[in-house]
Amino acid sequence: MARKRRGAGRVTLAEVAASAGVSTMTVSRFFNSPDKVSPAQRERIAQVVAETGYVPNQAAGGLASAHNRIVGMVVPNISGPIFAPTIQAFSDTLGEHGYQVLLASSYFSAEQEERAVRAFLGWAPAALVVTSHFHTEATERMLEQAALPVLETWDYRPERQPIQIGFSHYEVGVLAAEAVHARGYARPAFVLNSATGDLSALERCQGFTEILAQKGVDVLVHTPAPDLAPFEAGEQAMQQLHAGATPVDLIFFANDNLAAGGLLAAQHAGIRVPEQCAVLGFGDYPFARMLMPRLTTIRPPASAIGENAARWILAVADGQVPEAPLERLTCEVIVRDSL
Amino acid sequence: MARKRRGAGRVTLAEVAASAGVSTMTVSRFFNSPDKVSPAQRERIAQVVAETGYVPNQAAGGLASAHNRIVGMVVPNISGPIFAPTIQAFSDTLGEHGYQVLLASSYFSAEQEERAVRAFLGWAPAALVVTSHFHTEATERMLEQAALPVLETWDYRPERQPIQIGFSHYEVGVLAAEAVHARGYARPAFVLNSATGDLSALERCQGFTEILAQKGVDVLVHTPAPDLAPFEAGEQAMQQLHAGATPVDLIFFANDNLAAGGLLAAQHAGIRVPEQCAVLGFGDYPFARMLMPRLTTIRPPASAIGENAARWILAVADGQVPEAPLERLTCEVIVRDSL
DNA sequence: TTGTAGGCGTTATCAT
DNA sequence: ATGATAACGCCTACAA
Repeated sequence: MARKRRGAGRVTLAEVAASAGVSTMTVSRFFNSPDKVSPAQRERIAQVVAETGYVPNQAAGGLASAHNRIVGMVVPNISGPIFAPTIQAFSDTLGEHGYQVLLASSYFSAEQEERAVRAFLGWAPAALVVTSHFHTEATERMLEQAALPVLETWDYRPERQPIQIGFSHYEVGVLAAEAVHARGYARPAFVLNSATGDLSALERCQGFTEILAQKGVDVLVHTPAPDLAPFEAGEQAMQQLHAGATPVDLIFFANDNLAAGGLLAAQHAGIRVPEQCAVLGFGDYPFARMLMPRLTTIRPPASAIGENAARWILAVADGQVPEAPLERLTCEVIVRDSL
Repeated sequence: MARKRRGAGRVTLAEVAASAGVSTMTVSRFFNSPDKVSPAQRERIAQVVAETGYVPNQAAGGLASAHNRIVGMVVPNISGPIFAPTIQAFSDTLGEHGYQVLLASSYFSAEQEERAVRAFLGWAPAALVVTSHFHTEATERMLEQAALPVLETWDYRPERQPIQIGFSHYEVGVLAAEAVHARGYARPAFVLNSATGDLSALERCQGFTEILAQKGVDVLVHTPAPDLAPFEAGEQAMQQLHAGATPVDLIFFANDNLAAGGLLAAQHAGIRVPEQCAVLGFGDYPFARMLMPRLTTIRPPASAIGENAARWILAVADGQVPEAPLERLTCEVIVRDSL
């Protein structure tokens, strides 16, 4: 094992202190409350720090002070276009304040999330951010025991305890239902996400179908083959929903990836969008406006979620008690050409 | 009041040891080398751990052992479609082995990168991953001094010292030049990235223009207004390159976002793609195949870079000396309809 | 197989 | 304003 022996190489606080002819505490103060160090010492220390390239060891500092400038974030995935802006805003905002972000993906699996949470807990983070409210029991227990701020993002359910920063997926369904009903569509369909475990999509579906049912409109719910790539799932859905004798006249896809597949399949099948079949997406992914026809979709507050979560954590770390423990954000229908 | 100020609340190794009636070392071994603990003790400890929900403190462990299971990664951005697959693969591969990833964005700024590297160094990571070979002097010095494995990704220059996992951007330009020349285009153009600081795009441009110059073909290089959104930059580029008397017959865009803008502008302006003006992108972003016409582009090994970087780090942590310190990967031209 | 002693690099606390 | 000392939670080294 090429394992380093202890303390190999790195400059330490003690060494800086010795070089500067002061105690370790003075150097420590130089970093954490410079105003409590006399200007003369300050200059002397600054010089030694510059010469040696000393960087304080955060792990040691955190151990001693029980205050780690690190937070964990679990998202369903990093590489999709949905959560990326949240991660970006979260990481940037916290980074500006000297905090570091630990990242992990759950792939919509509560078990993977549990593993990630357990791993994060080992770092004694200042806070933990998770996505949605679907956790394993073990996760719930760990989070409770850990006694650290937990933020649930991309969701909003007033009845839940943890801090929430997001929106109601059910309300998104309602929003869509109203837009659809106002335009007089008679045979709408909802296409679920091919990624199994996306329970939030189910909530959108529920809101959509329930409200339309109240208005006397039945929604055809289509479930793609499990774990089909979303684009292909969208294509197949469009084909299948137009194979029968009474084709649908609108499809609300669980996300824009599916919708893009649907749009392309329509083009190939000669189905005119939106005349013959309108298409509504969810996510407002960057490519939505580049498709033909341009995709009408619902835009979630992705960046705002990340930034607000970060600000909440910073406020708490700063000793403040943010006035709004539940933060409800809203989605917006972006009307383009497909609906 | 004997209120604890320091280790508020968390269960510690010592407490677990006391409850199980063993020494702290036995509990430590229970986690790090279970086979060295007798089955009887193992069971006893496992029970206490389960009851208390104890999770080892990684920071303390790292401090004591000088072996942190944490690595830092700096990418230009998280939310774009380019680096996301690299981050995803990197994080997933390391996560499977109990490592955590610290993430930060540089936005193509060497100064931001420097800040991120300095912050990471404070955590004494097992390794550091950066993007490309453009760093400030201070960064280079820090990395040298820190004496930890540094991986440069998304780039490959045989003459450089650090571990590299990526490809030559100049070669990408060569690849494109050959594809373009073989098809007989006479008035090609290159559109640079609107994001200032994307020096790798310049290298692609260089390879493209130099090789075509050798074949007697001049390349018109177009520089978008700085920091214009890429999609709009692409639109403007397409318009401007067709405004003159002698329009170009092919545009190689610095990335697929720009190319998508170009494609749409062409459609609006009635420019037929590829007959009147062919379009070549870079990145093979997920939406490339959803555009009309489907975008011909160059696919970089984004996921492979992340996974290989992770595997390299794991191998080194395991005491192995990977045989290939420089790992050259290749890009591929994905021929669709726009070229 | 198990335990003891000491230290990893930093900060809280209490003196001066 | 500065310093001495004792933690923080864990692991290496060595001993039994």
